[in-house]
Amino acid sequence: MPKKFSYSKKEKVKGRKLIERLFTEGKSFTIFPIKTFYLPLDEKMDSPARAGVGAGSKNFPKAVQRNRIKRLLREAYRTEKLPLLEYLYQHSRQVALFMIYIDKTMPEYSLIKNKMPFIIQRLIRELHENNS
RNA sequence: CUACAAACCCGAACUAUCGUUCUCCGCCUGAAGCGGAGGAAGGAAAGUCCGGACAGCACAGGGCAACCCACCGGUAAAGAGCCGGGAUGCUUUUCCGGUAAUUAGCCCGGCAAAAGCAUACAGACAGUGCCACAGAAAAUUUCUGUUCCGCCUUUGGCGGAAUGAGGGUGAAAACGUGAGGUAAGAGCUCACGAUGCUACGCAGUAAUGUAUAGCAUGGGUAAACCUUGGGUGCUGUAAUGCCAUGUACAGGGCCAUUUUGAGAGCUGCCCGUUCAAGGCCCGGGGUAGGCAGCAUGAUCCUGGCAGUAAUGCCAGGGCCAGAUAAAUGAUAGUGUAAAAACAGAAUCCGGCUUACGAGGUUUGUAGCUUU
RNA sequence: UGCCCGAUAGUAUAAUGGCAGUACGACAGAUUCUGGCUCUGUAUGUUUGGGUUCGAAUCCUAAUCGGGCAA
Repeated sequence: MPKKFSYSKKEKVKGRKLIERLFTEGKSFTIFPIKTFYLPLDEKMDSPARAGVGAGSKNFPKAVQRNRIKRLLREAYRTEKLPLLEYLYQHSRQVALFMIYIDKTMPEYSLIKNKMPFIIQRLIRELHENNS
């Protein structure tokens, strides 16, 4: 087992091909203000879950604002991802996911931190139903 | 002391826990992983407005076109940047002259001086065009008028000639003021000035300033065409080189095939020249990974020297982001008047422009207090 | 990241440097028992700042916003 709260290169969604597959073939759900795309994968990877974050440049034209949102999303995912990893290890599955901030105002960190457990639980539930 | 404006400087520190990226070292056959050490956004990283470096393609030669620049000298790799100087314009103050009933702070003028600000600042005496409305006239002019002559019956009217001063129009009106002169007038003449050209001196590297003489005086616009002088090959790091993977040498259309030659190169066009048997288009298919480019440079810091300055030279020391969905965050505390503003590298530099914060320094203006 | 275009009424689209039009729409009135059609009228404006010029939608320049291209 790697470190509990890490978020290194191995745990990020990498490559233009994988990202295009994720957005065209993957499924999605929304827990406001975050929309999540996910795609179960068959091939073996270094890490069972790979995640990416983003914010639209139409809502946030300044690069500083987009960087801020991406940092907050990464920080929340890093601290709250443990249940997802445990589920994936138990059932030996892999998944790629991408979270996009869709509101038009700058968020507080506490808001995103509170929403993140719900997103993880919803994702585990949907994966379980899809499997069975 | 307070407020405002301008210029320059600065762009918030530390500790703990968790976490990101790069480099080096160790464990390890190697990879992965773990541990340790170190580095990790800006003054504008922004806009992409100028200028380069670098790279690819092109490069016998001539002409045309297009685009850019424009007072002078310096600086620099270069520039529409910067520094210094000049000229012009505006404002303020002082001074001088004129006019007026007056010894004018007030009106008019000043190549008389100082300070401040601004200027895409070659040429309108090479040529062409344009200048609405108003006005007589917007560039070889004559509405009202003035004067003289002739005719008619006088107050006056008509015709001819001269004139460009006064009036009014306009953004702009035919060099300005005064005097002489004249029938009335006019640079028609003179005095003092203005502007331009030519000649010749002096000062200055030069722009330019200044003295003298002669000639001339019909406005504005070149960010209208243009003329003069100078300059510019095109494309941008998604450039470009290498490695790996993979496919379709399938199909359709047009033009040529040894001449009268389709077409290609000289990347804007023409001449000229070279090559020439295949060329162009539609449509379809494949790949879309890695390495280099890519972080030692017109570099940064300190000191000295040269120069009015921009800047340059010398010596010593330092290595200071390098990702590829894209790295600096979260929590708690110390501390502060305030965890503030504008804002995030993507090939790299020199400038310009725009955005912005709490202050600091200097200069100027205004107000208040004290002496 | 690099390069290149554009901006005129609510919409579409004109305008040699010289009074900013045209069509549709909007509003008001007339006509009609009411609405529509029709007729008459009105209000709307050059993205913003600075400059050249007597005068700028137009020329120059800086910004803002929008759009396009790129192995």
